[in-house]
Amino acid sequence: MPNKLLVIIGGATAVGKTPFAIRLARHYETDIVNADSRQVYKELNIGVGKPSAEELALVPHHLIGHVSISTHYSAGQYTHDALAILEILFQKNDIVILAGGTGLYIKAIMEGFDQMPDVPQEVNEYWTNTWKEKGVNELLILLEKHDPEYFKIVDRANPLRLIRAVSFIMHTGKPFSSFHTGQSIERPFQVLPIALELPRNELYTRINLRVHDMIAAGWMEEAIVLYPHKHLKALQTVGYKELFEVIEGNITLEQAIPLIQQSTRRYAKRQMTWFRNQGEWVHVGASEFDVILDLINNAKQSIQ
RNA sequence: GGUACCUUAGCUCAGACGGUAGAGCAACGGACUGAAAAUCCGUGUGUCCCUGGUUCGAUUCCUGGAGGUACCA
Repeated sequence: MPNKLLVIIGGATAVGKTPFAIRLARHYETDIVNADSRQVYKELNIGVGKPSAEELALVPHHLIGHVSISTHYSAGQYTHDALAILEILFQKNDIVILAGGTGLYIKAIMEGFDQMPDVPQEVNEYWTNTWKEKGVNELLILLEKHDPEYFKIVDRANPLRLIRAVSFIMHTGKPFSSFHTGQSIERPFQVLPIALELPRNELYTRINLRVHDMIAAGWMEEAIVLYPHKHLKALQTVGYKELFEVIEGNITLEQAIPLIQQSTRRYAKRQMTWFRNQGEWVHVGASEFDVILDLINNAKQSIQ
């Protein structure tokens, strides 16, 4: 199916991806696949900007709320799930929309994601504890010894990267780098990656307002329900962290709001860095629907 | 009204026998193949409140002013 087109709608948080994707999907009478690492969880709703029930009813959505926060979900699992659903959707549609702000997830779909053996969670926890107790040095020594190749290129100050590599090596007995092919994979569809953009001050204003809207919509109540699970990786998430501080009495809700706005802005900034520098994104103003229709129509013609 | 202290980066504040200044946070830039809304790295952006004086040279010392804080009235 070479004449299939995956239209990807990326961009920073609060830029307006959700309504945009819905409008596109209705225009082309197709489905939306989520590419947001936090909207995949069924327990996370208000704080992650999940589409409303009304919005979800307008267009069939996939990979939204399909896993629980208690399961270990990752980019690898996401890639697997997304490719499976795309295969099904492309059987009945020539165009499918992929929308979300998680750059790595999208990159994995666009360029491929090397197949690797799973590493059990306990192994990961063991080396996480090693790092907590002894620091990165212990991990660096192991890495240099068992995978000098990766040792050369890894960010040696980044504990998460080191823990991942050492866990993998110690569990599989093979160098982590030996699984990195660095080759792009041919997908059975064409890709049109569009990054929605807004002037920074406009985006920041939207973020600030949206935090207030989320609080008004009952985000605090959602956080209270989730509080017992605050240690889960799914809950290492902008906003929830700050609301848990409120629950613990360390700060007031009034103090938490500017902090949430701030960490959301920083998150948006990291996303903008990603979409600027990772991959060939077409940058389009967030209100330029017609420009995108043209882009899609051109892409359709070129693959026919 | 009087006395004392303060005024330096977006914020909180250091500092220099007089040679145009630096920390934390913020901000900005960047990296990123299984936690990615995570994690990590880099960068000081400045009428040193204003004015006059002393000086080769003043943000630093002195005069006068403005604003602030505290206490006394």
